[in-house]
Amino acid sequence: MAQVQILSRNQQIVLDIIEKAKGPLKAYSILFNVQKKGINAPQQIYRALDKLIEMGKIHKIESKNAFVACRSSDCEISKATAFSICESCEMVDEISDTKLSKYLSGFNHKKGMKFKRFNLEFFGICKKCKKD
Amino acid sequence: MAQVQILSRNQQIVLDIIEKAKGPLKAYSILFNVQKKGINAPQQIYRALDKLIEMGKIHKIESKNAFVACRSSDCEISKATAFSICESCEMVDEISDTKLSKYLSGFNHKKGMKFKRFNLEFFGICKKCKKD
DNA sequence: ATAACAAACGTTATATTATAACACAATGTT
DNA sequence: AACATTGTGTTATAATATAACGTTTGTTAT
Ligand SMILES: [Zn+2]
Ligand SMILES: [Zn+2]
Ligand SMILES: [Zn+2]
Ligand SMILES: [Zn+2]
Repeated sequence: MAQVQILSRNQQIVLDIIEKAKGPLKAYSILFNVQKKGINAPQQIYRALDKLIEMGKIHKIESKNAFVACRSSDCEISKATAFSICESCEMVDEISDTKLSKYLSGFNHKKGMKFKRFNLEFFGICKKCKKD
Repeated sequence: MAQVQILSRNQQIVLDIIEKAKGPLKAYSILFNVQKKGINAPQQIYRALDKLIEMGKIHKIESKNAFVACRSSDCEISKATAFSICESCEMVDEISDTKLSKYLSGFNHKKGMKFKRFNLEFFGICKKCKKD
């Protein structure tokens, strides 16, 4: 039974912006977008981002220092994330593939290290950009 | 027949430092380490890093904004990289697993995007840290 | 060898991303 | 009430990365 997460004011504001966005958003671009709502400082953004990531509501695209809303219900609270990234238009798509996720979650390092979490980023040119 | 890459002076200096290091190095820590050799500006470091990455001599650990030397001869010039990262001691180990690499290189997005490159980062606690 | 080009260099300045530190308010627990 | 926990607002600063400019060095072609 999934507990409904109650978000704080700032967390909700930041999440709303990220969910409405078509692509990944950078922290400072979020900041500029919420200054009309009384949020003035980077700290306020980064604090909200940190919590939203913990909750699995958003993910950080490490190669871009940008943030996207989680669209897949089964990504196990950010323990197993995979993205497809277009190097031309910057589009990011969360990959929700049970086989891939299981394969990687079960992968064990030869040197005996047990993994708790992984992040996978694929790069290429998306269909839309190929046409151009 | 693998062409022997000739590195420029700055590229060689930066690569030497990264190869000697036990773990991932940050750009500015490299900079501080080479100031005695007459390199004074971040640009000089970042330019060398960019070229070394292109050549596949080093890799960037995106989640840490840090750089490691490539230890695996078959990582296809940074087209297919995988790392194991200890969240306690920050150790990074390049994963060289043919099956994993083949599996991911052959992975195709449902939405028809063809991938050219991927980067995978696993996180956990390494053997050494578990003992403590 | 010399002209033309490309790659690397050095330098200054600036942009971008992220955290430290402190005081206060709201909320929940014992 | 006392206490811990979480969130807030604010100022300042740290850490990461790039822009722009002119010079130097190395390579290639004639
Ligand atoms: Zn997700
Ligand atoms: Zn695209
Ligand atoms: Zn490698
Ligand atoms: Zn460790």
